[in-house]
Amino acid sequence: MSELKGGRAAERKSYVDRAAGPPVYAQVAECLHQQILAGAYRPGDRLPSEAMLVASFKVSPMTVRRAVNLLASQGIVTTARGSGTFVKEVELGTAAFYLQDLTQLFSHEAGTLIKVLEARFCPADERVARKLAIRPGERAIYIRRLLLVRGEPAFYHRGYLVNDPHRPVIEAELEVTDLKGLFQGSGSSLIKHGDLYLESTLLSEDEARLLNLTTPAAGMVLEHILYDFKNAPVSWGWFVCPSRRLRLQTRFGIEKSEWMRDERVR
Amino acid sequence: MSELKGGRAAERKSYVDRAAGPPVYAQVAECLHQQILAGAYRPGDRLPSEAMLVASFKVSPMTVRRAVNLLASQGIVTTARGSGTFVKEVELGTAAFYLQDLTQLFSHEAGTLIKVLEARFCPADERVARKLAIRPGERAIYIRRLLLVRGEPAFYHRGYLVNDPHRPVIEAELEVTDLKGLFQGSGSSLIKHGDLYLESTLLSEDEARLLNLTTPAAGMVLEHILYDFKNAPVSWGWFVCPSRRLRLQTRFGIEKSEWMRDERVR
DNA sequence: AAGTGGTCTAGACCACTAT
DNA sequence: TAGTGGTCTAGACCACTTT
Repeated sequence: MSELKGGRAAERKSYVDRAAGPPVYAQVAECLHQQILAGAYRPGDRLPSEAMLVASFKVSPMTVRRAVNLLASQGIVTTARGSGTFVKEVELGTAAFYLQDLTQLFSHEAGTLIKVLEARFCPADERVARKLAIRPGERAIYIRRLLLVRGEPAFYHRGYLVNDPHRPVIEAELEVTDLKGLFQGSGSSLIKHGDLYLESTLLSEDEARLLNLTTPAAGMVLEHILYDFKNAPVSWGWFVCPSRRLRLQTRFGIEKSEWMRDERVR
Repeated sequence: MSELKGGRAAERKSYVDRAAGPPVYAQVAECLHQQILAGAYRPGDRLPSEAMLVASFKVSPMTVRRAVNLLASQGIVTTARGSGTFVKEVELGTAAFYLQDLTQLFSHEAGTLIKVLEARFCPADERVARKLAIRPGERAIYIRRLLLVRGEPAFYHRGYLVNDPHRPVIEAELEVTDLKGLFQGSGSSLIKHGDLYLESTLLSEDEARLLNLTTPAAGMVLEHILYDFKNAPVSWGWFVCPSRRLRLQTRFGIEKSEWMRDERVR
């Protein structure tokens, strides 16, 4: 009666606990997720219809709907109108690498030091002009910086800034080029969005020397173009770091995720 | 009356069109998103309260709620109970790189060819045994493959497979090690989840030779450990490719996104 | 025709924050 | 205390797929 499938399903929770902290829709979602984790529903299987879930969990249709939506937005199930809700096949292609590890580097006030190696005006060459959408020969700002983590050189950053007379250099320094702010998201309300590119590279002699490495050495390049609220490029630059500094990590497929820390469940 | 802010707001849509294709909650979300894009609400600003939105859009509270939820799940706004909904500050750390570009490589039946260089049993050494959670000396399967895209070597893959007697080698070949299936998500219902690691590397002589490169050369390594439904490791391996093969790309911040293609809007 | 997911309503109550 | 977001109900109607 209280069970979802036939009689032999081993459930952890049959009924939702309305007094408990987690909202009901999250409890329903977790219950379904647990059953998928346990293998009660395999990839490709169809879940009970929402009407069934409404009956077995004794909650309203909207609440079941939300639970299913949550699972769908987490990539655990897919829904097909008129036919049902199915456990998603495991796809490697859906995996995503996040930059949050990097963020922590900058939030650690303790051990991060930014050393400005060079900052000067320079006329934009063809390439810079194209990236910053200015005219070749127009004056831009060139900055080279070294990021030290606990005394050790970790990132080498070079970048060009548009020399906007309406945006004084001092402010530009503080806002546009404030790396900490950029990563943590406080400050820099100048920036509306940005494009990022990540690839591996063979470090140049200069880069290797600054990062205390011997050539040949491989590294990661994180290139960025930042745009202001008029969609005009403001900055073009790139971080270079040794391989071991940037090892991205992620998971894919059906994994146990800690609820209460996720998306809209709070 | 029909406007959201005061009198001078330049809106694209004041009223939702209930007859139109996109659901109402998506229209409301898009309307708000457009205003944010246009700079009517800047990062840190507070949006009108949900009660206000209910009144101005003339829709039910639940519908407004859903619209706000959608924006929140897309990282455009954050909500604070008791205080309001705010436009999110732009954070680089929230950026995510997806592997979907890779997927397309494999979906292109046209130009991809998988060449098995070697496949043999081998006793697990200390390292392999640890990764695959088997005993050192136990028999594993070692496979080396080369992926050719339009005749050109693009990925070099090496991996170890657990030699499970209950899972014949033939089947293992077809399912666990089927790279196409792995990326596209069809087949391989053996795999429950996996861990992925991405880093740059200096290619070895062997790797460079197989990929038609001259040393020194930099490349990317995509390491993977796959688990079955008993959470036991099934496979450990890594792809190596030249730098130019894997250039990850993404965007962050407030960007115009094509609705109707997103998350739960369909 | 029956069953499925998808949207939407018009309220209710709650927990929290600001004043 | 008034206003805010957050949850939940018990239905309704719709579009779609399957039988």
